[in-house]
Amino acid sequence: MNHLQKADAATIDALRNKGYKATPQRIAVCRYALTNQEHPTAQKTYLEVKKHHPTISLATVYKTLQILRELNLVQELNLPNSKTRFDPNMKPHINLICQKCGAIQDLHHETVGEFVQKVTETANFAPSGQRLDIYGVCQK
Amino acid sequence: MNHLQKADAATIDALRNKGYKATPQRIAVCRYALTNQEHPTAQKTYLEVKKHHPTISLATVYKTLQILRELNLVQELNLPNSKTRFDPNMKPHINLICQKCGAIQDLHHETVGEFVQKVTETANFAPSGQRLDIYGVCQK
DNA sequence: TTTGCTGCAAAGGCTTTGCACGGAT
DNA sequence: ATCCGTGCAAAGCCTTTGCAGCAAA
Repeated sequence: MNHLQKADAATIDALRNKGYKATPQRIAVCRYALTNQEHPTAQKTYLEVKKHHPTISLATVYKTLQILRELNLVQELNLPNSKTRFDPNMKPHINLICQKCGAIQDLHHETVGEFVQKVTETANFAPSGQRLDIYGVCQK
Repeated sequence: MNHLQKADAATIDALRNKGYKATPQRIAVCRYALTNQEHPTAQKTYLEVKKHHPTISLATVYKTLQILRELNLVQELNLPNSKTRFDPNMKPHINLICQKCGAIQDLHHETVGEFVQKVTETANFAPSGQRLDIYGVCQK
């Protein structure tokens, strides 16, 4: 079993565990959304999946992305003045958002967890998740 | 000149500096949006301003909020599964977002700037702003 | 057979835009 | 007299929903 098949198998399990059927359309959307690192929009996901699955509808893409959110496999990135994008990286990380080219780069840094804990403990706030975006200009 | 009048005077200056007229409607929207700490939505802003300004329209509120963004006096907080809210706090800070009651509390912490600088310097990324949201449950 | 999914079209919700009237300079 | 802003209504855009036909278990 190769890499892709393993990932698909994990997707199928995740869907079935929650009572969802693992249809070809859903597997295709999941494959794209969970492996693409460019934080695609729903529309982009639709267009890409459509290449291999010409009959798929935008509605199905939206529904599947909603399932992925429910399964905690992707998170929505709502951004000002631009479209919502989807991020399959569910570990605590920082999004470096380039205001020139629109790219979003994930940045893992060992101090993120520690930072979140430090700033919340004095505020009497129980953290359960975070979203850390830094705007600026990337190397390009 | 009292506190409120000072704030209004600053608003009027800011508007005129960019060539906008300081109309009563704009001043009213600015007064509410720049002083309210609860990160109101556009709709909430409209309803509140309407109390003292019954003829104002939602369109005018949206237009004024857009001007405030352009003047860098408020920022939009786009949140998943809820309406866009507006934050007059333009200093680097953390938003503590309560998933129970929906409240958003600003948290200033002296390590924010240092944290942003530390994580970006290794990534060859020139930061110009940030948005740090921590989700969880507040004391209530 | 029963249940759930797809894909189309329509509806929804928030935000923006067009435009005529009115106010200010 | 000119310019800009307001407020209404309409349009736009992204996303969700309803539903008939279809596929899978």
